[in-house]
Amino acid sequence: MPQSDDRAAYATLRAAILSFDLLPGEALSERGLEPLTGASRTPVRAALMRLENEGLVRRDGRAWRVSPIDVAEVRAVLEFRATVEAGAVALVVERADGEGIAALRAFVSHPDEDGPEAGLRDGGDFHVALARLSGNPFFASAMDDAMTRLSRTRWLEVRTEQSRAQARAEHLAIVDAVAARDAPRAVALVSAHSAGTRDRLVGFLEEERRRLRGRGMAVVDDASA
Amino acid sequence: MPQSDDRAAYATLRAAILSFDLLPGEALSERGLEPLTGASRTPVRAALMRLENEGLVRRDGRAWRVSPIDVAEVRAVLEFRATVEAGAVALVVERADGEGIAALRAFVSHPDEDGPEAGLRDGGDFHVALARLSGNPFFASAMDDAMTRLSRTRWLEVRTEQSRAQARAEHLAIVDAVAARDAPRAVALVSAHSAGTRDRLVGFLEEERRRLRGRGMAVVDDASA
DNA sequence: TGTACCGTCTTGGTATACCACCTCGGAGGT
DNA sequence: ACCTCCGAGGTGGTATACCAAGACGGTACA
Repeated sequence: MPQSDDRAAYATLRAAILSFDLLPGEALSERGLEPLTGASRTPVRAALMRLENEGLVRRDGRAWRVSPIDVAEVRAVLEFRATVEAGAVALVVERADGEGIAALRAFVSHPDEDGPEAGLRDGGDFHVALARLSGNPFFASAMDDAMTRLSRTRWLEVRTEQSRAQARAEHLAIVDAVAARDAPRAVALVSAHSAGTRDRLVGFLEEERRRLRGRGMAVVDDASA
Repeated sequence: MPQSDDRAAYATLRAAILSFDLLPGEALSERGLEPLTGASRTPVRAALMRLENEGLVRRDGRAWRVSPIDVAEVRAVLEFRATVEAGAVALVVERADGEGIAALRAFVSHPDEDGPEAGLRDGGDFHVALARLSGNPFFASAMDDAMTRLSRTRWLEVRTEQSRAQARAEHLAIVDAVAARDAPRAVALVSAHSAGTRDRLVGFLEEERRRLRGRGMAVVDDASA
């Protein structure tokens, strides 16, 4: 039990970042994270490197920093994701079996549990599961990476019951097009859904940036600029 | 100078893998790599984690192993790359300025230096540079990742002067279509080029697998199966 | 001769000591 | 009062000691 299992440190840090327990832009020190994670520097360091790959943590010179909310990055991720998901769904139409499509449909209908968190989780899971059905792990991993990078901002889009209902409806339409083996329609629906998400999300982000900053979060236009 | 600079360990290992100095499928031990890299376990370990992210190294249980040549992975990467590059070039047509296009064209014409290595390097660089011109770093990094994963097999495709000439011609046609701001043609050319590369590369890989295995390389159909 | 068991050795995982660098703050001089 | 310089503390980077678990081989027994 002296072993903290480096997955634990990673999971703890990741959860802390995604829950805004560690704020966007906040400076991190390897030693300072030891008490939080209950591990020593070695696993903390490994976790930070993994989180850097996921884009949740960045290097600021030599120092570590929770990645700020980067509007340009969000925009770029959404653009990239649109291409990836359109390509993936075309493959899904070709390759997915009935069982896979049924599993995908299960993500859409969750009449019992609801609320923003469920909408957020299911939304991400749906898109990753869709990409996974392409049978190509690179589509799945690219989608997973995109969803991770969007995790901290996507809740802005699923706050209202109306938007969650719209997302469910669009997801359902995508599943139906896949089940009907209608590739052009599936691709068009995915592209439209991506574009809608992009516009709404970027719009909300611009609107809310002051409020987010007021809560201590770093929100930048373009960190690479 | 007691510092080995963990970039050095990473670069050394990466070069050793790409040059087949460390053979595909070969087992690695962190301590065993200390003499090769001239660093201690800590930077070696960091390098291995980075290489794992790039797909050049894998975990086999707890152990490290140079990723075997995986035919299914190569196929999947090429499929993913086709989607990414098609999406990227569409953006390039929209966004690239004359300077960027000129720089891209420079990658195609290298009358002095030649040979398989140059063809390999330029080929990868061309595609990464093209993706970079999209202005979206995620397209660029996805293309870079794809080219890294293909590094150890792509030389099979550029062995003959004929294939190198064909690649140059196709690259040039892509640049011309981009310069002409002809998005449909650029996308079609990129897709055709990707498909051709995929067929030739997978074909050569199937042909040569015995020879590669004879040289001590692990060549598997699908490591995830 | 074959098989099962046990010890040894090597592996990755972790904790930690040490190092060079850099930042920040205080003291002293102008 | 301000500016400069120096020193102390903290940072990531590295090397290394220690640990538990697994692999391998040899030995003893059936």
